[in-house]
Amino acid sequence: MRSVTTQSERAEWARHAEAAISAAGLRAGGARKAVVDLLAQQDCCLTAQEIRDALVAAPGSTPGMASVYRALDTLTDLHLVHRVDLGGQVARYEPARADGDHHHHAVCRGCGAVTAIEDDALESALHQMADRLAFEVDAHDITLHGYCARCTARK
Amino acid sequence: MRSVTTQSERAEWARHAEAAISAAGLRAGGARKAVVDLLAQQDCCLTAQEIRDALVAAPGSTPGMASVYRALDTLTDLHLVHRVDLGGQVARYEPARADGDHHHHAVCRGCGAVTAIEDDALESALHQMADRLAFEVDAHDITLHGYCARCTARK
DNA sequence: TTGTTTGCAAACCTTTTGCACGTTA
DNA sequence: TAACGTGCAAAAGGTTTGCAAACAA
Repeated sequence: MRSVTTQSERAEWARHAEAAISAAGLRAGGARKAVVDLLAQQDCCLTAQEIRDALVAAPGSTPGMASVYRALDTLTDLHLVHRVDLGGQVARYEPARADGDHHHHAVCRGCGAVTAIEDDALESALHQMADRLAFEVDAHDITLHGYCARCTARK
Repeated sequence: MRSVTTQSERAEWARHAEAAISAAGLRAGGARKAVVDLLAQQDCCLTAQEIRDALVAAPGSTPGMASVYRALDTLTDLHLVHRVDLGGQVARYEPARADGDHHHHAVCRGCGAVTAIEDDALESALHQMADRLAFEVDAHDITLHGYCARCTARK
């Protein structure tokens, strides 16, 4: 288990994503490329609104929300991005590592901060359970709710 | 671990819920009571729409969606109900067992069916992990995605 | 009586869709 | 040039809120 995504892994993801987009017969439009480039820099999940805000703040492009959503849909269909639902009614998106390595999320009830969580024992227990089910599991999400260290101290 | 909720446990939950509502200084209105009575009969989660449809179909009351949502909010605040987000943008709600016993969910990508999942080893791994985090975990959700037995056979 | 609960309608917010225009291969 | 991608505006779907009337304690 690795808790850090390196610079080269990020660049690798962007390259992989653009190759997959091209291989799918899709073209290189500005909005989708901007979304890919922004996601490549992320370790954890962002909302569509956060993605758009970041792109609008950066010089160059001013994609519409629709284009951001369409890009995220396409990337999700290509398994390049994971859509994450942490409660509330806002979806979040994060790059999907090609090697299947992934993490889960802890959401603070105090400040709303989202933290990435990784645990091999948990993954192992999950896979063992999945093997016993009459259900073909191809993905799983785990979300922890509670209070982060800072909000716990402040209570 | 118990995979079945007995009739007496359901009645117990309804009684507990009404006592908690009363203890919180709230009154006994018809819409909220109808929601409590319906949830008491459930083992797994329902959407607000499903709850309202069931209440409208039953004789007696015809609560508005707003009242259903308000009742669910109140019950969630009192920790009598768990709000469950399984992806998509529809929230689901299920009665929270007083003893903390709970289950997780598997969502079929084919038919959308939701199945309850229980596993002690998984819970144990989760708690061990939680103990090591600088994060005070007070709840967790696990969602499996994939294909149910029927949809797997049909593929 | 007093404050809570309810139903309706309108408002909100996120996400999706229709459409005309611009762009890529 | 033909198909795909983009931006804008409108639509859609779920959830929340404002408000006046009904109701419980």
